[in-house]
Amino acid sequence: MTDNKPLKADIVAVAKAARVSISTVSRSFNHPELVNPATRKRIDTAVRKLGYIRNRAAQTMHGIRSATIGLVVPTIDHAIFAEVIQAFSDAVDAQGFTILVASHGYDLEREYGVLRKFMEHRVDGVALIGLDHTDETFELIARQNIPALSIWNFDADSAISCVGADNFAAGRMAAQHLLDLGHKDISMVFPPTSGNDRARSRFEGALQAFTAAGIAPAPEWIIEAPYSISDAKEAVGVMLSAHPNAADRPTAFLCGNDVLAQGALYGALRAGIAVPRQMSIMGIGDFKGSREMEPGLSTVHLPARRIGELAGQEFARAIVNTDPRIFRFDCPIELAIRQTCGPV
Amino acid sequence: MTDNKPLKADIVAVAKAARVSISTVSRSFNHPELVNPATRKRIDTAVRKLGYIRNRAAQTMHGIRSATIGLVVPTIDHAIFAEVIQAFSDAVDAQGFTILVASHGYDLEREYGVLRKFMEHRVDGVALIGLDHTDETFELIARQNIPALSIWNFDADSAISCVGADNFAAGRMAAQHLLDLGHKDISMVFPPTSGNDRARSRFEGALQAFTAAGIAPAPEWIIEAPYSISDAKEAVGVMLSAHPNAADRPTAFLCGNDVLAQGALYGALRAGIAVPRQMSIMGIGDFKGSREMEPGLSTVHLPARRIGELAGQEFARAIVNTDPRIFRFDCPIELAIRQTCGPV
DNA sequence: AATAGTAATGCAAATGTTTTCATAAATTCT
DNA sequence: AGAATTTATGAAAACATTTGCATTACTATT
Repeated sequence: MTDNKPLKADIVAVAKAARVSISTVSRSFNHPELVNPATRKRIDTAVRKLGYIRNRAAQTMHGIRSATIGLVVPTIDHAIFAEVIQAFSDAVDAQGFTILVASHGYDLEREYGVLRKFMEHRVDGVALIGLDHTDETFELIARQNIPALSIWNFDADSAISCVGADNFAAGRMAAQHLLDLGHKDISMVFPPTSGNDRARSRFEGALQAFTAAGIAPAPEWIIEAPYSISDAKEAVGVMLSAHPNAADRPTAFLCGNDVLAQGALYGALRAGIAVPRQMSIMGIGDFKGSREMEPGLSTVHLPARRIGELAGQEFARAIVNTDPRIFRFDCPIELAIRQTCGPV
Repeated sequence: MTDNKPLKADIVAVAKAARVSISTVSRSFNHPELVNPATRKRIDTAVRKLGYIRNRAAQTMHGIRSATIGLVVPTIDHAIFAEVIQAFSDAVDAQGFTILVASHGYDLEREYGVLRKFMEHRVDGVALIGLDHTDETFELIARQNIPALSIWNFDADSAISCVGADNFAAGRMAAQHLLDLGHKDISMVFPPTSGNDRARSRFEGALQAFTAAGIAPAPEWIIEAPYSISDAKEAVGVMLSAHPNAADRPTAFLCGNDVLAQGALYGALRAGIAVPRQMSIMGIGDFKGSREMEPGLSTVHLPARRIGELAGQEFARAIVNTDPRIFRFDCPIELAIRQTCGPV
């Protein structure tokens, strides 16, 4: 007669074992101060003996918060979002929330689908990356009246709360750094910008700086590379080998993010080009490891950890307090001058 | 009289709008073949009009699967688990599951806590990294009789299902490669191995190879570095500057994973040591980007994507079929010889 | 035209909790 | 000692669904 058979361990079983009513058990969990310490102890014992674990699903049905937040990111795969996800997760975790995570691979239609799935699970809020989303997505959020948060890009006119950085300024800052060093022939290595406001803002910011300086980057030097080191390395390698003569090629690469910059750096090194002596490489993002690279990557620091942490804190706070107000935080960026950029 | 006020959109409202009973609405979702196409259409219209979204919480209460899987990882922060999380997520997603994710920062007590939280949410299964867990954790899993899966390390005697690679063999393979190149003075750069069977297995595998070759690594050349590029770079830098004379230092670094190897490489480059001419550096893991580095990192390829994908597929399958059998998959590893290791 | 069979639908119980309200027991006040 | 509070507990309704069973309305079979 072993008692480890799967005897159903619900609140009724606990109540029976502790010889109290169901209500008392429930109370002992949710308002312990209302129940006699002795009774509470009996209940605790029963709980332990039966291995009872509360059923959130049943709680959620009472309009009680599910204590989950849905997080949708383009991809979990690489450095770009890893830090921000981690920080966000830790921050909401500290307030008792658990996150549901899904990626959409930069496909905004899939993002909509994921969001619906999250809502079926009755998440208490949804967090998205960036502010580029389909109309359907915004409608869904509005209609379901669910707290929503955009992480990564700051926009003073955002339709939903946002915590992020000014990517336009980051692009401009990166470009300006190269201009300040005297570069005029600059190649831009960027990811596809459709459905990606972060990349687009950076691109436009950079363009603004160039235009202000009276420079227009040659179209054939604008390289589009997906988010991967190998793609960027490859693309840069191809372009460099097509222009073996230093006079025929740009003096600097401005990359849409540090992953691409890392690829560009490797591509240049591979081609036997000395960085920064013969070629400057500028990133945006300052991901983990960018500082440590050799040579250390010059980039624009976007405070990923800070953004994730602040986003998590504030979002959880807003949910717990059922505070419907839109909030916005602009996290300061700064130039991280290291060793990959030099004067012309 | 706008109708976008938050009128409660539950199944009752839908039933009323479509002028059918609740049961019919429910059936039209779960067993559409049992309801008249015309009725179904009426219901669909009502659903759309009201913006109704099914409530998984209510479903879950009927013993129906929650369609969620809990995934606990040591950290989301960097390259090590990013790929495997992504692949796992995609694979279970394809079968309709959503993942709850949390990290425990290599603290197995916290892991237990996370697991409990997941169970409150009635996840259909829990996936963990590695096979090192507290007794409490294993008891919890056994007692709740919940499908559990270990990802990353393969062990033919595992207490729960596992999908992973043979980390012992990986360690041995990496060590052997250095031995084959004639290295005898080898420094080992490893993360803390307590509570981390992957790292420990690799370490022991390497040790076995060394012992078999009649070599015992000097204790002062065994460096412990947490999982970060900067820590490894720092640690290696310190040790190299303490031994400026090439004769006094190892001829190779064997690193517990590619992140550490990357750090070690940068540390060596920083110290002005040519890799692989003056120093060989061997990694384990073959993370994204290891191939592209300059020089390309020699390492042992662990098929992260494959592991994550297979783990997700098989776990989802087992859950859907309520197949209680333990399954185990050993994903083959292979030596990835690139440019960071050379003969002595 | 009566019978059997089938398709479509509804009723009501069940799921595991929380919470409101009612009640009993114990304590304090006069 | 009786009344007024306070403390501790229980009964039952509510939450949003699913599903077994019952019922109705057809269609096919003889």
